[in-house]
Amino acid sequence: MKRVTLIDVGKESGVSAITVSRALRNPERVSPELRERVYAAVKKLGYVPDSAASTLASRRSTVIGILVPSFSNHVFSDVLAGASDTIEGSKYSVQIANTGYSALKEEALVPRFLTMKPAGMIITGVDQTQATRDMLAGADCPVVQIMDVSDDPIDLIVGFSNFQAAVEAVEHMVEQGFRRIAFVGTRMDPRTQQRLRGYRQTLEKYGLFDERLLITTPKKSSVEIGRHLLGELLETAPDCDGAFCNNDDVAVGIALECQNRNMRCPDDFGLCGFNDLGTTSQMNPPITSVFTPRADIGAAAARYILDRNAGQQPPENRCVDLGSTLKVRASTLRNDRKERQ
Amino acid sequence: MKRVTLIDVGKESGVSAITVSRALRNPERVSPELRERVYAAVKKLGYVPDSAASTLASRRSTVIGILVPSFSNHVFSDVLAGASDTIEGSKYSVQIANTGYSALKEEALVPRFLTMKPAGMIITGVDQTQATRDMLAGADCPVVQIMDVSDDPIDLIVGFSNFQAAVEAVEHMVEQGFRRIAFVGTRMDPRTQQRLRGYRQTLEKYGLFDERLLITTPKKSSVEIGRHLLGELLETAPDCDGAFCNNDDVAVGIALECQNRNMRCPDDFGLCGFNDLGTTSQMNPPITSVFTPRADIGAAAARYILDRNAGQQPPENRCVDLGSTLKVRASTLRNDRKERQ
DNA sequence: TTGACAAATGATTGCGCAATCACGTAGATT
DNA sequence: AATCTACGTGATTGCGCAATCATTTGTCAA
Repeated sequence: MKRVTLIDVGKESGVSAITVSRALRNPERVSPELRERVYAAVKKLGYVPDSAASTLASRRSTVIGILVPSFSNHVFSDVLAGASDTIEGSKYSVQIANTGYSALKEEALVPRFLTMKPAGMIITGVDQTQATRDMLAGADCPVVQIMDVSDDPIDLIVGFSNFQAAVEAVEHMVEQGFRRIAFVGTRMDPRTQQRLRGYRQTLEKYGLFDERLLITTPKKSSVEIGRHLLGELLETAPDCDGAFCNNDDVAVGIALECQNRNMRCPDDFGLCGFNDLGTTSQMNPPITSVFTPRADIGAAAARYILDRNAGQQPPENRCVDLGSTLKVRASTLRNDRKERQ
Repeated sequence: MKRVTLIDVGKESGVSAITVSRALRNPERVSPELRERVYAAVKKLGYVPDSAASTLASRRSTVIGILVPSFSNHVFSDVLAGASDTIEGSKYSVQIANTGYSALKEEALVPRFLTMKPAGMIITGVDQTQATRDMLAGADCPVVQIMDVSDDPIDLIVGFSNFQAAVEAVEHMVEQGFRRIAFVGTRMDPRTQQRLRGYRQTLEKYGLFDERLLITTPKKSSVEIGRHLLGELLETAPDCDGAFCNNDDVAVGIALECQNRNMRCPDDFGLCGFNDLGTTSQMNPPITSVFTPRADIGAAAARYILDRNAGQQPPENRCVDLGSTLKVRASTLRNDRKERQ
């Protein structure tokens, strides 16, 4: 498998190598008939450009770097899928790393990405270390933070307000008559902390906040941990009448544990998940959850990078809030059951 | 941010650039004191190697390419996590693309990966097109197929027998007294087809196979589709007394739909999932599922690539069967309920 | 007719590194 | 003492492409 170079293509089509390069990168700069000849030669010889050489010469690669905290969290798989679908068909490709929810690991990863002169970077959240922020700000490529909103993005931020999402959910639960609403939180990453703030502020507004209703763990979320945490919650606060969970897995676990304990939902216990990953809507009863536009966020972030690389100017507003949507379902509907679905 | 090159580091430490290169790539080839001097200079100047230049000069990059059919399928997130964890800390990085379960898309993706002279390739399954196989076989890097077994791998294959896994599961269900066992299949990718073969062969062995018990859809698996497919199944074959599902999501959906229809599990209906993604074990009743060592497969594939690049020879046996484990739970236990868990 | 200018193509150079070969020195071997 | 060898280091070169500048040809206005 001998490597076919621009020179070979040039010989085949009777022009110089540099003209071939132009024909491929700026087709409008060469005459139409030459363009066709070059394309034919490329096809005939099976020429594929050497990305390393191209990167070295132009100081710009076609790699888009994506940093997510975890691969196994469905939320981020959806982000990746959205970004990947948007990039597909373009000349760009994605390189991915996970930070394991560690800002320091992230700080080590960023320079590794930057040395390959990426065409863009997508990074989760706003809680980078100052060093990471500085590196990214100094990087000569578009940088998109995702999954949150901020007044002070590095370049662009695409996401939704975790705080606001929590406020809406908890407001809804209060409105439906729940008074002893727990916060069940796993992992406790920065975005979960935002949700906790929204929860707390809302309950405080109604004078319903109680420290004993906070059940948190640094462990990753899962159905199993959800079951376990309900047990813990009921020991700490037996009079608890509902829970706002930072994740759907946990909510599903709690729902299953409710079944086990013969607690009826929503009559004995109201339940709200987060992210609306799909299973919640299928449970018996269906579980209320905050839908987050994960795939759209990934797609919008990728789109921005593509556009910037195509010469487009950044928008005036550097914070794209895609919002979240409270999906109200039976697990929190005590009043007006008729009107809602 | 001026780029720091090997020359700069050389000046700082009083040697030539090439010696610095050697000190970094083959530390044992330079004298210890020089090594320390170079390391100090690297640190002082903040030198980071240029991967494009390195790739161009050595015709070998540090990128490991991974092709999976889908990001949103949990199975592949786990594979990625396993591979990523193994690679972490090494000089390698992962570049990922999804093929959308299309062999043709895969065929288009492979040359794109190969042009960057990857340090290794991980690709899902054995059903590549001949062109893809040829490209990979001709590629000058280790290639690992995953998630299946084969007598004729391109280079190495790491996985388990989907056929055998299905045989074990269905044998178990027959042994537990189920006689009208359905196969509920989504997506119907090649590995699901293997499972279908195992299912079919086992039932035929007992004279229990019936076309009407096959319920399949090209749609992707989800809890929702599981619910739906149970309805479909019960219309086609009302006397059906159990189901072997190609995926846990589907099994969970069926379990929830059973609750809805007041069908008791396992008394009225036996249920077995596939992959054992975590939720199955938490359901009421817990659902039997075939555990597949996804993270281990990703890790083993990455490990092989690392080892080969470190000069290690390939093993004699080119097929690494990591096996699967049937997790027997209440959803299929009709007999001997005491003995098992 | 001339000059000015634009469009199309070519020549040269260098991106930063590693492969290859060359060289020098010190100690070992005969 | 002459030769050999191992080891540590340096010089040269080229990987394949794109930035930059240079050249040619054609077009049109004055």
